Amino acid sequence: MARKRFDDSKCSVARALNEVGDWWSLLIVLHAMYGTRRFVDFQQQLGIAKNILCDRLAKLVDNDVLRKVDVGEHGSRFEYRLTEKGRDLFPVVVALRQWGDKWNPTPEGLPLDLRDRETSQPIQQVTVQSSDGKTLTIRDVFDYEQTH
Amino acid sequence: MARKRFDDSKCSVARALNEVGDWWSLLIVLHAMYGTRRFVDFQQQLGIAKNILCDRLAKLVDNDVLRKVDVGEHGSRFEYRLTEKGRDLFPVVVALRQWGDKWNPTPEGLPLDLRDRETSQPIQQVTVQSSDGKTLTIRDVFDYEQTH
DNA sequence: CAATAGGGTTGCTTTACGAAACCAAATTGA
DNA sequence: TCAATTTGGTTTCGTAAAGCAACCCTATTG
Repeated sequence: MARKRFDDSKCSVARALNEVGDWWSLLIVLHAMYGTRRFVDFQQQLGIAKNILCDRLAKLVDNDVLRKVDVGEHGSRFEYRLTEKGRDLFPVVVALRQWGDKWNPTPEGLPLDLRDRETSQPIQQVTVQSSDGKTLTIRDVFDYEQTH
Repeated sequence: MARKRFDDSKCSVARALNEVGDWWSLLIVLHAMYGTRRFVDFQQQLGIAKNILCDRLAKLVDNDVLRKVDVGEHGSRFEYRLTEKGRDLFPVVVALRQWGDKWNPTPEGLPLDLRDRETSQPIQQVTVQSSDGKTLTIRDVFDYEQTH
């Protein structure tokens, strides 16, 4: 039987994963955030096969995460730019990157943290916060208990 | 040729996706945060085939996201519990859920937001923040420009 | 002894993926 | 000016992997 799809799942995480939950899509979004816009640049930076890139870009455009913009003089030159929906994945990507840096650091061990370009200060760890700014754990939000 | 793997990628997002970037893994982690611990409960709640669940649980245990705990009197009763590494995915999951709620709301349209159980107040949107607490955009962190 | 939990195995279909061919528009260059 | 090449992207194809269903097996619970 076909792979299960989550388009109509009642779980919004499942629906989100349906759009950006495969191997390549979130990496494409990440590189779009780095500033990449052109097909060939995505291809070279990611080392992805052209047909797969083609497919993923089309799906991301379909899902309104990217926008395909004609930038050619007479057509046939395109750029893929993040929509607001795509830009809204910023916290997801940063949280994932911080998680990867913390738990799977490079063998070289350089932390290479992200910084606020204006102040050159490292950014904060992405956390879940209550309305008054306290950092929340799983226990505070879900009915989750950990008997260590 | 085989699917590309990112174990040794210099990009920590790629390495992270290598561990939790497939269709099922993050949903399993999510349900573990909801409180699910048992094989059959995961299977029924997710509607996942048993061998796939088996495989994913083993990989998550291998990657130290889950811990397999023997809770039987004489063995053969197990629970899968989040490790600290697994619990550390909390901001990722919440950010993804908020993104899904915002951009792919349920047809019924109920926001069904997350709340701090102690105060019953809705939690904040997960954001990327500077060291002094300002919310940062992509532009503030990456060399990203958007010509609208 | 029956039912349930926690898997493992087999068989089959669908998808993901890379390689490479293909193609139209743009550029080069003679 | 007109063939040759490059750029940007799509299509085709063969293979490897993902995925589901169904059956099996052991140990525990009741």
